[in-house]
Amino acid sequence: MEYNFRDVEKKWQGFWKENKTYRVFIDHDRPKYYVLDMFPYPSGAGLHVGHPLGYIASDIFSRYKRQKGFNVLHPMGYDAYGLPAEQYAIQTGQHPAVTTEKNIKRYREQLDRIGFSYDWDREVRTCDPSYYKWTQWTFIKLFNHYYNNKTARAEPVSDLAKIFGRSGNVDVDAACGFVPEFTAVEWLKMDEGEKQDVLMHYRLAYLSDTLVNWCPRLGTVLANDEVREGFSVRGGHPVVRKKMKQWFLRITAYAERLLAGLEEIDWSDSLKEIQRNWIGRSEGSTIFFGVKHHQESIEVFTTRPDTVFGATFMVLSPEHELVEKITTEAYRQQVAEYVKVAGSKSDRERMTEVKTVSGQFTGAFAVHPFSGQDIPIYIAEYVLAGYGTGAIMAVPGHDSRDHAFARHFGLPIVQVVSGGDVAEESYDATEGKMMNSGFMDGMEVKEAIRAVIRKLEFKGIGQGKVNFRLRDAIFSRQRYWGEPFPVYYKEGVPYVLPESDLPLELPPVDKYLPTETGEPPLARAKKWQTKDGYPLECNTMPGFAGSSAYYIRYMDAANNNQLVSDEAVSYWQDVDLYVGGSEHATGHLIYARFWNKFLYDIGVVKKEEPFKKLINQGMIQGRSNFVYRVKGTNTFVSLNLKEAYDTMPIHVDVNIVDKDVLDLEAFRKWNPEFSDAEFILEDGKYICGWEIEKMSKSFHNVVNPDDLIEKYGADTLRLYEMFLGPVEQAKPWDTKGIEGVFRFIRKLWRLYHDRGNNVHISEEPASEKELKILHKTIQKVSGDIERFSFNTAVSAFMVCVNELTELQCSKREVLEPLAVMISSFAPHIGEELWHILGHKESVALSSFPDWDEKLVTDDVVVYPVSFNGKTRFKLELPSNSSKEEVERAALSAPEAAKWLQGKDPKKVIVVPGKIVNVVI
RNA sequence: GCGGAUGUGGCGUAAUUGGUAGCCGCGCCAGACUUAGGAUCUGGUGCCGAAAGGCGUGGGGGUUCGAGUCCCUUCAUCCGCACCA
Repeated sequence: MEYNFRDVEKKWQGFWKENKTYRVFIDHDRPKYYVLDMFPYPSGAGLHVGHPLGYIASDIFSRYKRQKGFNVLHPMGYDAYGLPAEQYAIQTGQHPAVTTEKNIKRYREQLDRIGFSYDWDREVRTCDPSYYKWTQWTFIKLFNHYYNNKTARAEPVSDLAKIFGRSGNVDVDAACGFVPEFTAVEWLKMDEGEKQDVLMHYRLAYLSDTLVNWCPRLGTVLANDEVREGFSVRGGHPVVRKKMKQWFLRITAYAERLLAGLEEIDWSDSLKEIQRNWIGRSEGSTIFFGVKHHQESIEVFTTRPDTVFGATFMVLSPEHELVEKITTEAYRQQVAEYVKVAGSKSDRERMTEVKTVSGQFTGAFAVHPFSGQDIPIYIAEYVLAGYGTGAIMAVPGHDSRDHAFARHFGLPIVQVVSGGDVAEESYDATEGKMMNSGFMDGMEVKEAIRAVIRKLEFKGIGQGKVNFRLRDAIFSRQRYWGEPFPVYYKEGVPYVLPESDLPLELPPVDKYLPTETGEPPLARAKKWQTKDGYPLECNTMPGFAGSSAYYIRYMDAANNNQLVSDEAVSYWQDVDLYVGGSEHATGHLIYARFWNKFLYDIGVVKKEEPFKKLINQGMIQGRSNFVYRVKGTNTFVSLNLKEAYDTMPIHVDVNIVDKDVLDLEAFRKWNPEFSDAEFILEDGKYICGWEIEKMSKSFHNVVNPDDLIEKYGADTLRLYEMFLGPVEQAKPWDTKGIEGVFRFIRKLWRLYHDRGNNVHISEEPASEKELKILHKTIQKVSGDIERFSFNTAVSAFMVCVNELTELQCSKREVLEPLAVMISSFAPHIGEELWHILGHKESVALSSFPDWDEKLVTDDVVVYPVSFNGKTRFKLELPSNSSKEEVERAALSAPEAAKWLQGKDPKKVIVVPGKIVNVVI
C-alpha cells in the first residue's frame, strides 16, 4: 500500500471547509499581512494549468506567513462582468448572469480541488448589487469632486462652486478641460444648465464629446488599453475613430502622483517602466506663435525650446481647431481634402503609414516670436491631435521627423546647436553649443533651455510646462453586462442619484443588443427612469470599474453601510503582496492606483499606494505535439522519417500523446477525419514533433489541472507548478516531468511509515547528522520563500528527503518540523502527517520552525585547491584552520607536487572557508 | 526607432557577496526485482578522449590570483511603447 492522496486530499478539504480553518478576523495582537491574487474572469473554458501558478505561489506565501505568526488576509473573488458572457447572451438569449453563475461554480470547484487557503467568507463578485453599490458610490464621489492643483488633491465640487461665486475662476488652478475665464458676477448670472456645463469641465468623472475608439463589431467604445494595433484586444475586431459623448475619469489629474508613487513601491523594473512610458511625462515649454493677418495665435508644446530659432515652419494636426480659420482661399480645397483623408483613416492605417511623409500647406504664415520672420504653416498627420497642443514648431535641424518633412517639401534647415551635419540628418542630441540663436548663442543646451523659458515667460508668450502622454480614461461602454451609472438626465443635464438610492440595479431587457436607433441595450429596459420619471443613463461602466477597488472591499466584504469600515481599513491598510499577470500593467494596475489615490484623498483608505509589492507570474506556455500528414493522403509519418516525404504538420491533442509517442487508437477516435488514418512508424512507434507555443484550445495543447489532480493529486500539482522554474519567468509546461514530484511525495510519505505502510515514528533524539539536514533545510526553505524562490525550495525539500531516506531517519524531532514546512507547499499531505504525529488542530495553526545557527555550520570545510584558477583536487580541513595552515596543507598535499612541478608558487590565495588558488 | 527582460547539458533549471559550473527533476543508458512493464528500486549520465587530460555558461574583447556573475562590444529571442514634439 502506498500513499492514498485521493482520500487524504478529500478528507482535509472537507475538514478545512467545515472548520473554516482559513477564516480571518481583525486581531490587534498579531501583525497583519495581506496577500492578494488578481481575481479571475470566470470564462466558460475553466482553468488550465497556467492560471493557478500565481495562486499557488501566493497560497504558499500566505500559509508560510500564517505559520510565522502573521494574521493573513487571503481572499478570492470574481471579476464577473465582461464581454464574453454578454456575447454568449446575444447568441443564445440566456441572461449573462446565468452563464456567469455557472462559470463561477465551475471555477470554485477547480480552485477548491487545489487546496487553497482562501477565506471564502469574504468572496466578492463585481456583478453582485451589494458589491457594485460601492462601485457606483465611488463614481458619485468622483463626479462630486475636482482636482485642486494647488493642494494636489481631490476636493468637493461644492467648494468649487462657492469659489466661483466669490471670485470666478481666475484664481482656480484645477485639472480641467478648456474653460474661458469668468468673474463671480458672470458666474452668478449663469442659469443652472450653464453652471452645470462649467462644473462638468472640472469633475473627476465627467461627460465629454470626443473621438473615441469605436468597435462596430462589439457595438461599443473601448479604452486605449483595450485596443492593440487598431484591433480590439478581446475578439480582434477592427476599431475606428468616432466622435461620441462619453463619461471620462480624469486620471490625468493624478499623472504626477501616479509617476511619483512608482518610486515607493516594490514592483518589477519592467512593470514600472511600462507605467512610466504610459504616463509619458515630458518637460518643456509652451510657446505662442502669432498668425499673420489673424488675431489668433498657435500654442505649441516643445521639449526643446532652446531650438526655437531653428523653427522654420509650423505643423498643425489635421484636426486642429485653427485649420479652418487660417487656411487661405487658394489652399482651401487641398486642405479640406487632406483633412478628410486623414480623418477617414483608421488608427491601424495611420500606424502602418508611419514611414511615409505627407502634409499640406495651408497658405497661412506664422510670425516667429524672436526673429519676427514669416514661417509657413502646414498640416500633417505626424502631428497628433491628442498630444501636447496638437501643434508643433518644426525644427528640421534637430528633429528627425521635421527633417524628413523639410526635405520632402523643400523647406529651409537651420542649425542652432553645434555638432552633426544638419544638411544630411537632424542632430537630435542635447549636447553642444547654441548658434544662430540670438541671445542664446554660445550657451550649452541645458543652460539655453532655462534661459529661453525665462525669456518666454517674461515676454508672456510661453511658459515652462510638463506634458503627459496619459489620456483621461473613457468610462462609458455601450453594453448590457456592466455596472449601470447612477446618473439621470434632467433637461439633458446629467445629475447623480442620491447615495440612498444605491444600488441602482441592472434592469432586465428583452435582448442584449443595441436598439434600432443605435442606443445601448439599457435603452430597451422598461421604465429605465427615476421615481420622478427622469431618464437614466443607458451606458454601463467598463471592466476596470469593478476591479479598481475590490481589494478594499475584501477587508470588510459584508459591510452594507460603507465601502469599508474605518476599523477594517485601519487594520488591513493595504496589500502587502499582490500576485498577477503583467498584462494588466497599463489597465487595471494603473486604474486601481488612481482609484485608490482618489479614495485616499477623500479619506476612505489609509495608504496612497494600494499594492506594496507586486509579483508578476510568468506565462506558462504550452508544449504542442505535431503529427505529419503526407500531403494529399491520410497517412502520417513518424517524426524522424518525415524528411523522405512531402508533409504537413498538424496539431494533435497532447492528451493522446505520451512522451511524444502517439496513441494510435486514440488518434483515430479523436477526429472522424482520422478514423482510417494510416501510419508510417519507426521502431513500431509513432513519434510526434513538438514546439513551445501559447497554451490555447486551437493548438490542442491545453492541460487541465483537474486531470492531473485526478492522476497525481493536488499536492503534486502544486509542487510541480512551483518546481518548473522561477514564478516570474515564462516557461513551457511539460506534463511528463510531474512524475518526479509524484515520486517525491511518496518518498516523503515513506519517511513516516514502515515497509507495511504502518505509521512509524521514533521518539528517540535525532543524531547530529539528522539535525543538520533538518536545520539546513529550514534555513534554505525560509530564505527561499522570503525571496519568492519557490522552485529552489521544492528542490531543497527533495534533497532533504533524499538524505533523510538514506539515513532511514524516523525521528519525531526531525519529521515534525519537516511536516510543518512542507504543509505550505503540499497542504494535504502536510496536514495528514501532522495529524499522524498526534496533533488534533490544523497544521495551519502551527509555527514555522526556526533553525539553529550552530547546526547549519560545518566543522570541516572541503577546500577546492586550484592551480592558476583550475580546480585540481579537494582538501578536507577543519573549518577553524588559519590561512597559513590551509596554505601549508594545500602545498604539502601529495596531489600538489604534480601541479607544482618542482616550481615555487608565485602567489597563494586562501579565502577562508571557500577556496585555495595557487599561482605558478 | 526607444525602453525592459532573457540567453547555462537532449529538456525544465541551480549556483544569495566575483570563489568547486551543472544542485534538484525529466529524459536517456545499464542493472535488480518481475510472467510482464509506461510499476518500483540501484547505479551512471555536460562535451571530446581508451586514459592522462583538454574544452565548456550565445559570440568577441577586457578587468582579476580567480568571471555564468563585473566592464566594453556584438548577436539572437521575448515583452512593452511607438510620427509623443
